[in-house]
Amino acid sequence: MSEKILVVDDEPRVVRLVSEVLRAVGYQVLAAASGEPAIEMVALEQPDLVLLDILLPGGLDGYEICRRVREFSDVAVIMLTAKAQESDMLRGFDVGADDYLTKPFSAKELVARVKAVLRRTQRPEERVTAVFTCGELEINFARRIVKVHGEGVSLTRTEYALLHQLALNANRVMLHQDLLTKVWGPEYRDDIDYLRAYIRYLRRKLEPDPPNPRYILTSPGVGYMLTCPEGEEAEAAG
Amino acid sequence: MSEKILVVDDEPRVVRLVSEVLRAVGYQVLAAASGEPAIEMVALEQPDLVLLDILLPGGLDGYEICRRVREFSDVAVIMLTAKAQESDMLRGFDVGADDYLTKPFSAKELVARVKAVLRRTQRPEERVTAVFTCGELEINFARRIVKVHGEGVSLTRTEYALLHQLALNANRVMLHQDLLTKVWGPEYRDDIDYLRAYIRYLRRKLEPDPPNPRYILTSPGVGYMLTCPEGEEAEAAG
DNA sequence: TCGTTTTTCATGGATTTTTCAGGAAGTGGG
DNA sequence: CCCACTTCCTGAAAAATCCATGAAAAACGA
Repeated sequence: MSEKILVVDDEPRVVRLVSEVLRAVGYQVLAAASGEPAIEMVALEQPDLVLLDILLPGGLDGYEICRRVREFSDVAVIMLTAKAQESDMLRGFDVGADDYLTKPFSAKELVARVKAVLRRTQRPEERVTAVFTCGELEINFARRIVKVHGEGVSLTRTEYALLHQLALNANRVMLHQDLLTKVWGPEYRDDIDYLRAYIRYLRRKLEPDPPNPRYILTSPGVGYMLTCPEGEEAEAAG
Repeated sequence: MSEKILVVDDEPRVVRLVSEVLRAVGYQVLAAASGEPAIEMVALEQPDLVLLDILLPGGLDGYEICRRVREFSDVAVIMLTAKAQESDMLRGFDVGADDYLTKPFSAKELVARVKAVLRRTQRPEERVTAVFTCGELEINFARRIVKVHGEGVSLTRTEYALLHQLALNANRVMLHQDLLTKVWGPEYRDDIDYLRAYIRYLRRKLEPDPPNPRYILTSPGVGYMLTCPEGEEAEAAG
């Protein structure tokens, strides 16, 4: 699950520093000191992201490496360099880099940008809808408005957060632990009473017949699921 | 083919400038001056990218807008602001921004970063759910839903866990001990009565004729096997 | 402060899991 | 063929767990 990152830099100090930072937040780190081995490693190890210095020993500089890598791989690339000239940066983007970070940079910024780029390249792009419809139930995510029978229903912050999670995973059983983690936070993973209470509140407000729920179904011992007739859940995509 | 970009800024001068630059390189540009209309436009117009100022009039600042937008949309977001503090930038990435650009910036850098982000977000990825099919039996691992004849069947936690194990090793005899170990834990390795009971429950719910099972076969003295006509066990990965 | 929202708890009833015993079917030895 | 032995299927019931619910205390927000 931990993403693999290749650090390409000829200064051992930089490599060590960057590696430590990335490992500390849970990434797996590889390193290369020049162009040829770097390209080889991208091919062999298939990292999820490459941190690429521009000034390197040997025949290949960072730009050339990036261009060559792009010929066979779509791996995410962040240029990491002391060259702060705008023309240098433009050239970096031009050869296909995803981001360009000039030294000196902080560890936090590095991690933030790595995360942002990986989020784009990694995620299987969830199908999110702006308006979710499901029978007589309608959720407008953009406006944070929920309607039943066309009538507005006011939900509290927690109620909405829970319904939101269920809607994002409609027609899929969501485990108790997942719901608790996403709505209340990881430390509430086992406090199932919260979940029960709020499922009850939601049913009271949304279901035509709360004791015999039609939308929010229980999967005993497992979790809850927001059901929706097949294909009827589509609306405006984001 | 031309991507749609929404510019959110309360200074008309900035909006005009940025719009001109983007239009000049072929993008379609929309604009909003504050939070509520911006969110609304993301929902209605579904732009490919949002350029978001942070300091805005009205109740919502750029961070809050980004957070709200992320609740229903995966649109690319670039924060575009005068706030150059590192903490501001980190906050931007934290609420889900793809890039963070501090004013003043050059037209060329803006275009380069917009392009880089769009290159990543535009890629259409098809998402396939992992489904196991076997004759009239269908197991959707992602949804944790089992169907027979297209009809949903509700399984208890243990029933599902057992079926899951059998499906993972379809057309292969699974030893009693292996099943017991994986479903109940290593300490239940020899309590074969659990297994018998649950094989029975599963057959009751899944088999057309439980006493003459067609899916879950017994290997006397050895274990059980979920059978599946050769090659018919379609299993698409996401 | 007051009203709302969130958290906590106890209860009864339903469901699920565990346990047990009877009986059928197959095997191999005498 | 009969018998002892093993393995399996089945039904049933005890034990444990889980859920919906009402209600009230605590925390929160205006």
